[in-house]
Amino acid sequence: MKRHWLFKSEPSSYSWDDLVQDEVAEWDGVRNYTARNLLRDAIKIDDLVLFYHSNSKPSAIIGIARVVKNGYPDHTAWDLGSEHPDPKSSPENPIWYMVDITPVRKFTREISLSEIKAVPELSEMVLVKQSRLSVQPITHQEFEVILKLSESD
DNA sequence: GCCAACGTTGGC
DNA sequence: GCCAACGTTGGC
Repeated sequence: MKRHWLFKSEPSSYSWDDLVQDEVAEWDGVRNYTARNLLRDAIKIDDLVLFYHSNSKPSAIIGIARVVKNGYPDHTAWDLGSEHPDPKSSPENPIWYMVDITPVRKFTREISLSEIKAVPELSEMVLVKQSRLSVQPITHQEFEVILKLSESD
C-alpha cells in the first residue's frame, strides 16, 4: 500500500534544484527519533514525498519526489567530518536512518504554508499541527487536495 | 532578529 | 522519574 509523506528541507542547505541535479539523494542528517522511526520502519520504495522548503520566502511545497531505497543506516552519523556527526552512532549500532529519494516533478504552482493553512481540509496536517517534525505522514486525502491545488490557478 | 514550540540533557 | 535549563527549528 503506497503511502505519502512530506519531507522538509531548508533550500539554503538542500533545495529542490539540488535534488534535480543530483537525481538521487540520500536523505541524511535527520536527528529526531520520531522522524527516524518513520525513515527506518514506515517509508518504503515507491512511496511519494511532498518536498517542502522551510525557512523560505514563502515556505512552500515545491514538488513531488519518490522513495527509491528503503530505510538504511545514516552513515554520516559516524563520519565526524559530516554536517551531523553523532559519536553515539556506529556501523555496529546505528542510531539514525535515511532513505533515498528521486524527483518526480515540480509543481506548476508552489503551495505555500499560508495557502495550506487557509484550506479547511488541510487543517489537520502535521505541518500545521506540529510544524517542526521534518519527516511527516500525509493522508491520501491531504495528498489529493494538495495535488489539485497545485494544478489550479 | 525574535520568540514560541518542542526535544534533549543532566542534576537531584 | 521529574523537571529546569538549554539548544534547535522554523514561522513571522
